Amino acid sequence: MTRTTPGRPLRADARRNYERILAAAGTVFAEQGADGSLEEIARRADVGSATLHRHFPSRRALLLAVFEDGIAGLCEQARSLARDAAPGPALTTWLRALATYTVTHRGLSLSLLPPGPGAAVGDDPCHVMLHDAGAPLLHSAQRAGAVRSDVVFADLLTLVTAISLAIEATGDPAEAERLLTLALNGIHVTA
Amino acid sequence: MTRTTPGRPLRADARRNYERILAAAGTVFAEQGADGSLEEIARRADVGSATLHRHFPSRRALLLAVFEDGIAGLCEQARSLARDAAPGPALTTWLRALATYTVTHRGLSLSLLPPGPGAAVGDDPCHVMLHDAGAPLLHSAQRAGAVRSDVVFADLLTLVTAISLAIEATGDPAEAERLLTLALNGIHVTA
DNA sequence: CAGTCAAATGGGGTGGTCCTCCGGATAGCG
DNA sequence: CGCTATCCGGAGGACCACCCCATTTGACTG
Repeated sequence: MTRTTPGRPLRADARRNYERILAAAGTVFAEQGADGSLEEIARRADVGSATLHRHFPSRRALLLAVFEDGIAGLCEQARSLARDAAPGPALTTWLRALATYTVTHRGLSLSLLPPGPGAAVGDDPCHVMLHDAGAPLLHSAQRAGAVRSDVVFADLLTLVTAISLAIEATGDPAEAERLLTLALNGIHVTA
Repeated sequence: MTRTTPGRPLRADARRNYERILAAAGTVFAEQGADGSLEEIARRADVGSATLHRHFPSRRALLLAVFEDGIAGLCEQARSLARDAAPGPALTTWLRALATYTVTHRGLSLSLLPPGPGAAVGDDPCHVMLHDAGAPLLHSAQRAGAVRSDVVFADLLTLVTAISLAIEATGDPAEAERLLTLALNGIHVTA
């Protein structure tokens, strides 16, 4: 794990700093949320702020790099659920896992939201990964008749993210469970 | 309308500045979202930044003041729906109106979220107003058997707010409609 | 083992933010 | 008209994101 990949061929010291920054960012984001101070991150990583900005041109880039491993794990879980579980439960189990992860990792929900107004769906790798892993779960649940056919994967991602975002602001994880249950209830076929 | 009420007895110049700030804040928040620059607001209101901070001790206070009128309107609408419409539709109609309003008023959704981790439910007047107006709609829908009995008003508020928050980030209002439909679908009795 | 050079660094500067202090202006009263 | 509590806003402190560029350093070559 933690095989976080920089852009490409990096000098040894550069790679060392890259990973220091990543580690520091992890703790700072956990402590202060997604808008923690970048300067503070650089300070804790014992690195000049210019170095941080060179490695991660935007706050978003840093956030994505920090959570890359976790996302990959969720994708793996999605694939194993697709193999081993019944279509309906597989989807809801995974969405719950996704929600749990985002709720317990401050700052992640913000970075899971689409980048900006004009951005296309597949713009950032993080979305693509989640989509590729999660969409099959949705589709087989729909084929099995467990989920409304007008639901799109992006809906689910945004819904889970939205709830996490709200919970992150209120600070009450128990509430996340209630809301997710309601929301998931809504995607099912009501026939 | 726009009878936005300051704390209480204010000197004429103070009231003038108060309203200038409110107006400027309205446009800046609309343009830049809830984290628009307070300094910029003061600048546009042609007022020293100290004056802004004296009238509105926190960003949140300013946001609430800006949207106070709109909230009041929504509350009024809730009461009239409670009188004139059938229990089930009254609730969903109102929630849709609430969503529409929050989605079209950047910055509002953030201020509708509970203030912080430790804050009690009735901490700020804005929540109290919405609760008092909206909760009756929920309760009669539940009494009529249209909505699950384990749903609480705070759930609905957070759900709508969460969706608006996410939409605000993505910038795609059409998506709000989809998500709200799913979420509202989830609150109904499926028995 | 040196010598070379592109790659990488980080101190310091710029321009922005939020927020507070306090000397000065003024509205509204008698 | 003059007095005073109220209100104002410039200046300044603490912080931040982001960039420039002189300096250092890793890695490759002879």
